[in-house]
Amino acid sequence: MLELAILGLLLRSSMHGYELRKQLTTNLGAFRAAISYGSLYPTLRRLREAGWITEEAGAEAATPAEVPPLTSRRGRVVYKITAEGKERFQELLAQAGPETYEDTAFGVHFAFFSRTDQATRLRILEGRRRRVEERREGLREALSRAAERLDAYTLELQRHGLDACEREVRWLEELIATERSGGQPGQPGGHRP
Amino acid sequence: MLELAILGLLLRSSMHGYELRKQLTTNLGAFRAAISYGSLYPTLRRLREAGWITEEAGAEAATPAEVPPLTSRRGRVVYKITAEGKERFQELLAQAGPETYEDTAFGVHFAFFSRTDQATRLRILEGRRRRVEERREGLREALSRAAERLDAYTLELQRHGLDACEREVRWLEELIATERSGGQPGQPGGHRP
DNA sequence: TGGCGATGTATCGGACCGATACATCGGGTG
DNA sequence: CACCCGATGTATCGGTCCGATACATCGCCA
Repeated sequence: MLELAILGLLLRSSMHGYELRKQLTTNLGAFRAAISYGSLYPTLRRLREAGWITEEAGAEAATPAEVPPLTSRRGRVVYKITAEGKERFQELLAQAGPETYEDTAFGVHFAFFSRTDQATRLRILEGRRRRVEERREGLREALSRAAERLDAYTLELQRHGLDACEREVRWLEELIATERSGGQPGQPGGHRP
Repeated sequence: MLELAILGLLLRSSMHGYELRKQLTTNLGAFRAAISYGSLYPTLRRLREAGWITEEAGAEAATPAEVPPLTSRRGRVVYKITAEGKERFQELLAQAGPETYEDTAFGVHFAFFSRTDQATRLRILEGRRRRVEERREGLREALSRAAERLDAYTLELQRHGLDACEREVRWLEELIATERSGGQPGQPGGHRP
Protein backbone atom coordinates (compact mmCIF):
# COMPACT_ATOMS: atom_id res chain seq x y z
CA MET A 1 0.00 0.00 0.00
CA LEU A 2 2.75 2.38 1.00
CA GLU A 3 4.33 1.50 -2.31
CA LEU A 4 1.41 2.90 -4.30
CA ALA A 5 1.15 5.96 -2.10
CA ILE A 6 4.85 6.80 -2.37
CA LEU A 7 4.95 6.34 -6.13
CA GLY A 8 1.87 8.52 -6.49
CA LEU A 9 3.28 11.35 -4.43
CA LEU A 10 6.64 11.20 -6.20
CA LEU A 11 4.72 11.38 -9.47
CA ARG A 12 3.48 14.80 -8.40
CA SER A 13 6.99 15.92 -7.51
CA SER A 14 10.32 14.63 -6.24
CA MET A 15 11.08 15.16 -2.57
CA HIS A 16 12.91 13.70 0.40
CA GLY A 17 11.65 11.35 3.03
CA TYR A 18 10.69 13.92 5.57
CA GLU A 19 8.42 15.80 3.20
CA LEU A 20 7.11 12.50 1.88
CA ARG A 21 6.03 11.51 5.34
CA LYS A 22 4.27 14.81 5.92
CA GLN A 23 2.30 14.50 2.72
CA LEU A 24 1.50 10.86 3.38
CA THR A 25 0.11 11.86 6.74
CA THR A 26 -2.01 14.86 5.72
CA ASN A 27 -2.81 14.23 2.07
CA LEU A 28 -4.03 10.68 2.38
CA GLY A 29 -4.93 11.06 5.99
CA ALA A 30 -8.66 10.44 5.84
CA PHE A 31 -8.39 6.68 6.11
CA ARG A 32 -5.05 6.20 7.79
CA ALA A 33 -3.41 7.62 10.87
CA ALA A 34 0.23 8.52 10.27
CA ILE A 35 3.06 6.87 8.42
CA SER A 36 6.11 6.01 10.49
CA TYR A 37 9.70 6.11 9.33
CA GLY A 38 9.94 2.52 10.32
CA SER A 39 7.90 1.64 7.28
CA LEU A 40 8.84 4.54 5.05
CA TYR A 41 12.59 4.05 4.72
CA PRO A 42 12.60 0.29 4.24
CA THR A 43 9.95 0.75 1.56
CA LEU A 44 11.99 3.45 -0.16
CA ARG A 45 14.98 1.13 -0.26
CA ARG A 46 12.86 -1.65 -1.69
CA LEU A 47 11.54 0.68 -4.36
CA ARG A 48 15.06 1.73 -5.28
CA GLU A 49 16.23 -1.87 -5.52
CA ALA A 50 13.31 -2.61 -7.82
CA GLY A 51 14.34 0.32 -10.01
CA TRP A 52 11.15 2.29 -9.53
CA ILE A 53 12.74 5.28 -7.86
CA THR A 54 16.22 6.78 -7.68
CA GLU A 55 18.00 8.37 -4.76
CA GLU A 56 20.03 11.48 -5.43
CA ALA A 57 22.15 13.49 -3.07
CA GLY A 58 20.26 16.67 -2.29
CA ALA A 59 21.64 20.22 -2.39
CA GLU A 60 24.12 20.91 0.42
CA ALA A 61 24.70 17.29 1.23
CA ALA A 62 28.29 17.31 -0.07
CA THR A 63 30.61 15.32 2.21
CA PRO A 64 33.07 17.73 3.85
CA ALA A 65 36.03 16.17 2.05
CA GLU A 66 38.61 15.29 4.71
CA VAL A 67 36.27 15.13 7.70
CA PRO A 68 36.14 11.47 8.65
CA PRO A 69 32.56 10.43 9.37
CA LEU A 70 32.48 9.82 13.10
CA THR A 71 29.28 7.79 13.02
CA SER A 72 28.17 8.00 9.43
CA ARG A 73 27.85 11.19 7.49
CA ARG A 74 24.31 11.19 6.15
CA GLY A 75 23.25 13.67 3.54
CA ARG A 76 19.84 14.62 2.36
CA VAL A 77 18.43 12.34 -0.25
CA VAL A 78 15.97 13.35 -2.92
CA TYR A 79 13.74 10.55 -4.15
CA LYS A 80 12.60 10.60 -7.74
CA ILE A 81 10.32 8.31 -9.70
CA THR A 82 11.64 6.51 -12.80
CA ALA A 83 9.85 5.56 -16.02
CA GLU A 84 9.48 2.00 -14.73
CA GLY A 85 8.14 3.45 -11.52
CA LYS A 86 5.42 5.26 -13.42
CA GLU A 87 4.42 2.03 -15.11
CA ARG A 88 4.39 0.24 -11.79
CA PHE A 89 2.21 2.99 -10.35
CA GLN A 90 -0.41 2.61 -13.07
CA GLU A 91 -0.32 -1.15 -12.66
CA LEU A 92 -0.92 -0.95 -8.90
CA LEU A 93 -3.57 1.73 -9.31
CA ALA A 94 -5.60 -0.26 -11.83
CA GLN A 95 -5.69 -3.58 -10.03
CA ALA A 96 -8.74 -3.45 -7.75
CA GLY A 97 -9.10 -6.66 -5.79
CA PRO A 98 -11.21 -7.12 -2.66
CA GLU A 99 -8.44 -5.74 -0.47
CA THR A 100 -8.81 -2.43 -2.33
CA TYR A 101 -12.07 -1.84 -0.51
CA GLU A 102 -10.48 -1.84 2.93
CA ASP A 103 -9.98 1.48 4.72
CA THR A 104 -6.35 2.21 3.98
CA ALA A 105 -6.17 0.83 0.47
CA PHE A 106 -9.37 2.57 -0.54
CA GLY A 107 -8.09 5.90 0.75
CA VAL A 108 -4.88 5.63 -1.23
CA HIS A 109 -6.63 4.60 -4.43
CA PHE A 110 -9.16 7.40 -4.06
CA ALA A 111 -6.44 9.99 -3.61
CA PHE A 112 -5.10 9.13 -7.07
CA PHE A 113 -8.44 8.72 -8.80
CA SER A 114 -7.62 11.42 -11.33
CA ARG A 115 -4.96 9.10 -12.77
CA THR A 116 -7.44 6.35 -13.61
CA ASP A 117 -10.36 5.93 -15.96
CA GLN A 118 -14.00 6.27 -15.00
CA ALA A 119 -14.69 2.51 -15.18
CA THR A 120 -12.03 1.77 -12.56
CA ARG A 121 -13.27 4.59 -10.37
CA LEU A 122 -16.81 3.25 -10.42
CA ARG A 123 -15.64 -0.28 -9.75
CA ILE A 124 -13.72 0.80 -6.67
CA LEU A 125 -16.42 3.12 -5.35
CA GLU A 126 -19.05 0.42 -5.67
CA GLY A 127 -16.82 -2.23 -4.12
CA ARG A 128 -16.13 0.05 -1.21
CA ARG A 129 -19.81 0.79 -0.81
CA ARG A 130 -20.63 -2.91 -0.67
CA ARG A 131 -17.96 -3.38 1.97
CA VAL A 132 -19.22 -0.56 4.17
CA GLU A 133 -22.81 -1.75 3.74
CA GLU A 134 -21.86 -5.20 5.00
CA ARG A 135 -20.24 -3.66 8.01
CA ARG A 136 -23.29 -1.47 8.57
CA GLU A 137 -25.63 -4.47 8.47
CA GLY A 138 -23.44 -6.31 10.93
CA LEU A 139 -23.63 -3.40 13.34
CA ARG A 140 -27.38 -2.99 12.88
CA GLU A 141 -27.94 -6.64 13.63
CA ALA A 142 -25.65 -6.55 16.66
CA LEU A 143 -27.44 -3.47 17.97
CA SER A 144 -30.94 -4.86 17.58
CA ARG A 145 -29.90 -8.13 19.20
CA ALA A 146 -27.77 -6.73 22.00
CA ALA A 147 -29.77 -3.69 23.08
CA GLU A 148 -30.58 -3.87 26.80
CA ARG A 149 -28.11 -6.73 27.24
CA LEU A 150 -25.05 -4.47 26.95
CA ASP A 151 -24.02 -1.46 28.99
CA ALA A 152 -24.69 2.07 27.80
CA TYR A 153 -21.13 2.78 26.66
CA THR A 154 -20.71 -0.27 24.45
CA LEU A 155 -24.07 0.52 22.94
CA GLU A 156 -23.09 4.13 22.32
CA LEU A 157 -19.87 2.95 20.68
CA GLN A 158 -21.78 0.73 18.30
CA ARG A 159 -24.23 3.52 17.50
CA HIS A 160 -21.35 5.81 16.69
CA GLY A 161 -19.86 3.18 14.40
CA LEU A 162 -23.19 2.63 12.70
CA ASP A 163 -23.60 6.34 12.17
CA ALA A 164 -20.16 6.59 10.57
CA CYS A 165 -21.03 3.72 8.22
CA GLU A 166 -24.31 5.25 7.15
CA ARG A 167 -22.60 8.54 6.54
CA GLU A 168 -19.88 7.01 4.41
CA VAL A 169 -22.41 5.07 2.34
CA ARG A 170 -24.22 8.31 1.59
CA TRP A 171 -20.94 9.96 0.66
CA LEU A 172 -20.07 7.09 -1.66
CA GLU A 173 -23.49 7.18 -3.29
CA GLU A 174 -23.12 10.85 -4.08
CA LEU A 175 -19.70 10.20 -5.56
CA ILE A 176 -21.05 7.33 -7.65
CA ALA A 177 -23.90 9.47 -8.94
CA THR A 178 -21.50 12.28 -9.81
CA GLU A 179 -19.20 9.82 -11.50
CA ARG A 180 -22.00 8.35 -13.62
CA SER A 181 -23.09 11.77 -14.76
CA GLY A 182 -19.53 12.40 -15.89
CA GLY A 183 -18.79 15.13 -13.37
CA GLN A 184 -16.01 15.75 -10.88
CA PRO A 185 -16.50 15.94 -7.13
CA GLY A 186 -16.66 19.41 -5.67
CA GLN A 187 -19.93 21.31 -5.81
CA PRO A 188 -22.08 19.18 -8.12
CA GLY A 189 -25.46 19.04 -6.39
CA GLY A 190 -24.99 21.96 -4.06
CA HIS A 191 -25.68 20.29 -0.74
CA ARG A 192 -22.56 21.63 0.90
CA PRO A 193 -23.24 25.00 2.60
CA MET B 1 -4.34 -3.33 23.18
CA LEU B 2 -5.68 -6.73 22.31
CA GLU B 3 -4.73 -7.70 25.83
CA LEU B 4 -7.11 -5.20 27.39
CA ALA B 5 -9.88 -6.05 24.95
CA ILE B 6 -9.63 -9.78 25.55
CA LEU B 7 -9.55 -9.44 29.33
CA GLY B 8 -12.54 -7.12 29.20
CA LEU B 9 -14.61 -9.50 27.09
CA LEU B 10 -13.69 -12.49 29.24
CA LEU B 11 -14.76 -10.46 32.25
CA ARG B 12 -18.25 -10.40 30.80
CA SER B 13 -18.21 -14.14 30.23
CA SER B 14 -15.88 -17.02 29.42
CA MET B 15 -15.80 -18.19 25.82
CA HIS B 16 -13.57 -19.76 23.20
CA GLY B 17 -11.43 -18.07 20.62
CA TYR B 18 -13.90 -18.12 17.80
CA GLU B 19 -16.58 -16.32 19.78
CA LEU B 20 -13.94 -13.98 21.17
CA ARG B 21 -12.97 -12.95 17.70
CA LYS B 22 -16.55 -12.30 16.69
CA GLN B 23 -17.16 -10.07 19.66
CA LEU B 24 -13.87 -8.28 19.19
CA THR B 25 -14.88 -7.53 15.63
CA THR B 26 -18.44 -6.33 16.17
CA ASN B 27 -18.47 -5.07 19.75
CA LEU B 28 -15.40 -2.90 19.58
CA GLY B 29 -15.65 -2.45 15.85
CA ALA B 30 -16.15 1.29 15.65
CA PHE B 31 -12.47 2.17 15.70
CA ARG B 32 -10.86 -1.01 14.44
CA ALA B 33 -11.38 -3.26 11.46
CA ALA B 34 -11.28 -6.93 12.40
CA ILE B 35 -9.08 -9.00 14.64
CA SER B 36 -7.19 -11.80 12.98
CA TYR B 37 -6.38 -15.16 14.53
CA GLY B 38 -2.78 -14.38 13.81
CA SER B 39 -2.85 -11.93 16.69
CA LEU B 40 -5.56 -13.50 18.80
CA TYR B 41 -4.05 -16.91 19.56
CA PRO B 42 -0.52 -15.76 20.32
CA THR B 43 -1.98 -13.16 22.65
CA LEU B 44 -4.14 -15.76 24.38
CA ARG B 45 -1.08 -17.91 24.96
CA ARG B 46 0.80 -14.94 26.36
CA LEU B 47 -2.08 -14.16 28.71
CA ARG B 48 -2.16 -17.74 29.92
CA GLU B 49 1.59 -17.77 30.54
CA ALA B 50 1.22 -14.59 32.56
CA GLY B 51 -1.50 -16.25 34.63
CA TRP B 52 -4.25 -13.83 33.67
CA ILE B 53 -6.46 -16.39 31.97
CA THR B 54 -6.86 -20.18 32.08
CA GLU B 55 -7.56 -22.58 29.25
CA GLU B 56 -10.02 -25.38 29.93
CA ALA B 57 -11.11 -28.20 27.67
CA GLY B 58 -14.60 -27.43 26.48
CA ALA B 59 -17.60 -29.80 26.51
CA GLU B 60 -17.32 -32.54 23.93
CA ALA B 61 -13.61 -32.13 23.39
CA ALA B 62 -12.75 -35.46 25.06
CA THR B 63 -10.03 -37.30 23.14
CA PRO B 64 -11.54 -40.47 21.62
CA ALA B 65 -9.41 -42.71 23.85
CA GLU B 66 -7.59 -45.11 21.54
CA VAL B 67 -7.82 -43.12 18.32
CA PRO B 68 -4.26 -42.00 17.60
CA PRO B 69 -4.23 -38.34 16.55
CA LEU B 70 -3.29 -38.40 12.88
CA THR B 71 -2.21 -34.78 12.73
CA SER B 72 -2.99 -33.42 16.15
CA ARG B 73 -6.29 -33.85 17.94
CA ARG B 74 -7.38 -30.37 18.92
CA GLY B 75 -10.26 -29.88 21.27
CA ARG B 76 -12.29 -26.80 21.98
CA VAL B 77 -10.78 -24.54 24.55
CA VAL B 78 -12.72 -22.28 26.85
CA TYR B 79 -10.81 -19.23 28.02
CA LYS B 80 -11.56 -17.87 31.45
CA ILE B 81 -10.23 -14.85 33.30
CA THR B 82 -8.47 -15.31 36.66
CA ALA B 83 -8.40 -13.06 39.72
CA GLU B 84 -4.98 -11.76 38.67
CA GLY B 85 -6.43 -11.17 35.22
CA LYS B 86 -9.14 -8.97 36.68
CA GLU B 87 -6.52 -6.92 38.49
CA ARG B 88 -4.49 -6.63 35.32
CA PHE B 89 -7.59 -5.49 33.47
CA GLN B 90 -8.28 -2.69 35.92
CA GLU B 91 -4.64 -1.67 35.80
CA LEU B 92 -4.63 -1.47 31.99
CA LEU B 93 -7.98 0.29 31.91
CA ALA B 94 -6.95 3.01 34.34
CA GLN B 95 -3.61 3.98 32.78
CA ALA B 96 -4.41 6.63 30.20
CA GLY B 97 -1.25 7.77 28.46
CA PRO B 98 -1.15 9.70 25.16
CA GLU B 99 -1.41 6.46 23.19
CA THR B 100 -4.85 5.97 24.75
CA TYR B 101 -6.17 8.75 22.54
CA GLU B 102 -5.35 6.95 19.31
CA ASP B 103 -8.18 5.34 17.34
CA THR B 104 -7.88 1.73 18.40
CA ALA B 105 -6.88 2.25 22.01
CA PHE B 106 -9.58 4.85 22.53
CA GLY B 107 -12.23 2.54 21.13
CA VAL B 108 -11.24 -0.28 23.46
CA HIS B 109 -11.11 1.95 26.51
CA PHE B 110 -14.47 3.47 25.67
CA ALA B 111 -16.09 0.06 25.33
CA PHE B 112 -15.23 -0.66 28.96
CA PHE B 113 -16.02 2.78 30.35
CA SER B 114 -18.60 1.36 32.74
CA ARG B 115 -15.75 -0.35 34.62
CA THR B 116 -13.96 2.93 35.42
CA ASP B 117 -14.68 6.00 37.46
CA GLN B 118 -15.96 9.28 36.08
CA ALA B 119 -12.62 11.06 36.49
CA THR B 120 -10.86 8.57 34.23
CA ARG B 121 -13.67 8.72 31.70
CA LEU B 122 -13.43 12.49 31.49
CA ARG B 123 -9.66 12.40 31.21
CA ILE B 124 -9.82 10.00 28.29
CA LEU B 125 -12.67 11.76 26.51
CA GLU B 126 -10.90 15.10 26.76
CA GLY B 127 -7.59 13.64 25.66
CA ARG B 128 -9.24 12.08 22.66
CA ARG B 129 -10.97 15.34 21.82
CA ARG B 130 -7.69 17.21 21.89
CA ARG B 131 -6.17 14.59 19.59
CA VAL B 132 -8.99 14.78 17.06
CA GLU B 133 -8.97 18.58 17.19
CA GLU B 134 -5.27 18.62 16.31
CA ARG B 135 -5.94 16.38 13.37
CA ARG B 136 -8.86 18.58 12.33
CA GLU B 137 -6.71 21.70 12.43
CA GLY B 138 -4.05 20.00 10.34
CA LEU B 139 -6.61 19.12 7.71
CA ARG B 140 -8.16 22.60 7.75
CA GLU B 141 -4.79 24.17 7.25
CA ALA B 142 -3.88 21.74 4.47
CA LEU B 143 -7.19 22.41 2.74
CA SER B 144 -6.95 26.18 2.88
CA ARG B 145 -3.35 26.06 1.65
CA ALA B 146 -3.77 23.40 -1.00
CA ALA B 147 -7.14 24.30 -2.54
CA GLU B 148 -6.77 24.89 -6.29
CA ARG B 149 -3.31 23.33 -6.25
CA LEU B 150 -4.61 19.78 -5.82
CA ASP B 151 -6.93 17.70 -7.97
CA ALA B 152 -10.62 17.37 -7.16
CA TYR B 153 -10.37 13.86 -5.71
CA THR B 154 -7.58 14.56 -3.23
CA LEU B 155 -9.49 17.63 -2.15
CA GLU B 156 -12.69 15.64 -1.71
CA LEU B 157 -10.79 13.07 0.35
CA GLN B 158 -9.49 15.75 2.67
CA ARG B 159 -12.94 17.30 2.98
CA HIS B 160 -14.35 13.92 3.93
CA GLY B 161 -11.66 13.47 6.54
CA LEU B 162 -12.28 16.93 7.93
CA ASP B 163 -16.00 16.24 8.11
CA ALA B 164 -15.39 13.03 10.05
CA CYS B 165 -13.15 14.89 12.50
CA GLU B 166 -15.70 17.63 13.10
CA ARG B 167 -18.40 15.06 13.65
CA GLU B 168 -16.35 13.11 16.15
CA VAL B 169 -15.46 16.25 18.09
CA ARG B 170 -19.15 17.06 18.39
CA TRP B 171 -19.86 13.51 19.54
CA LEU B 172 -17.12 13.73 22.15
CA GLU B 173 -18.38 17.08 23.40
CA GLU B 174 -21.85 15.68 23.94
CA LEU B 175 -20.38 12.76 25.83
CA ILE B 176 -18.27 15.07 27.96
CA ALA B 177 -21.30 17.23 28.78
CA THR B 178 -23.34 14.17 29.69
CA GLU B 179 -20.50 12.87 31.80
CA ARG B 180 -20.15 16.14 33.70
CA SER B 181 -23.86 16.21 34.44
CA GLY B 182 -23.50 12.75 35.89
CA GLY B 183 -25.61 10.99 33.27
CA GLN B 184 -25.11 7.99 31.06
CA PRO B 185 -25.04 8.09 27.26
CA GLY B 186 -28.25 7.11 25.55
CA GLN B 187 -31.03 9.64 25.24
CA PRO B 188 -29.81 12.50 27.43
CA GLY B 189 -30.54 15.64 25.40
CA GLY B 190 -32.93 14.13 22.94
CA HIS B 191 -31.17 14.98 19.68
CA ARG B 192 -31.43 11.47 18.30
CA PRO B 193 -34.68 11.00 16.36
C1' DT C 1 26.81 31.24 22.79
C1' DG C 2 23.91 28.31 23.75
C1' DG C 3 19.90 25.91 23.48
C1' DC C 4 15.74 24.47 21.12
C1' DG C 5 12.59 23.24 17.57
C1' DA C 6 12.22 21.98 12.72
C1' DT C 7 14.33 19.25 9.28
C1' DG C 8 16.41 15.01 7.99
C1' DT C 9 18.06 9.73 7.65
C1' DA C 10 18.04 5.37 9.71
C1' DT C 11 17.27 0.92 12.65
C1' DC C 12 15.05 -2.43 15.77
C1' DG C 13 11.69 -4.97 18.24
C1' DG C 14 7.18 -5.89 18.43
C1' DA C 15 2.17 -5.73 17.22
C1' DC C 16 -0.95 -7.00 13.97
C1' DC C 17 -2.79 -8.70 9.42
C1' DG C 18 -3.88 -12.09 5.63
C1' DA C 19 -3.60 -16.42 3.93
C1' DT C 20 -3.60 -20.91 4.91
C1' DA C 21 -4.03 -25.57 7.00
C1' DC C 22 -6.47 -28.74 9.52
C1' DA C 23 -10.56 -30.58 11.91
C1' DT C 24 -15.55 -31.31 13.46
C1' DC C 25 -20.51 -30.85 13.05
C1' DG C 26 -25.23 -29.92 11.48
C1' DG C 27 -28.28 -29.54 7.74
C1' DG C 28 -29.85 -29.75 3.18
C1' DT C 29 -30.00 -32.03 -1.49
C1' DG C 30 -29.49 -35.48 -5.09
C1' DC D 1 -28.39 -42.39 2.82
C1' DA D 2 -24.36 -40.45 1.13
C1' DC D 3 -22.14 -36.39 0.26
C1' DC D 4 -20.93 -31.76 0.26
C1' DC D 5 -21.05 -27.16 2.15
C1' DG D 6 -20.99 -23.62 5.44
C1' DA D 7 -20.39 -22.53 10.30
C1' DT D 8 -17.53 -23.45 14.14
C1' DG D 9 -13.02 -24.11 15.98
C1' DT D 10 -7.59 -24.05 16.83
C1' DA D 11 -3.22 -22.86 15.07
C1' DT D 12 1.01 -21.08 12.30
C1' DC D 13 3.81 -18.26 9.09
C1' DG D 14 5.45 -14.52 6.40
C1' DG D 15 5.13 -9.91 5.79
C1' DT D 16 3.64 -5.10 6.68
C1' DC D 17 3.61 -1.40 9.55
C1' DC D 18 4.11 1.10 14.05
C1' DG D 19 6.59 3.33 18.06
C1' DA D 20 10.60 4.43 20.14
C1' DT D 21 14.97 5.76 19.57
C1' DA D 22 19.46 7.48 17.86
C1' DC D 23 21.99 10.62 15.42
C1' DA D 24 22.89 14.85 12.76
C1' DT D 25 22.27 19.68 10.78
C1' DC D 26 20.31 24.31 10.51
C1' DG D 27 18.14 28.67 11.65
C1' DC D 28 16.44 31.52 15.12
C1' DC D 29 16.01 33.88 19.31
C1' DA D 30 17.32 34.94 24.02
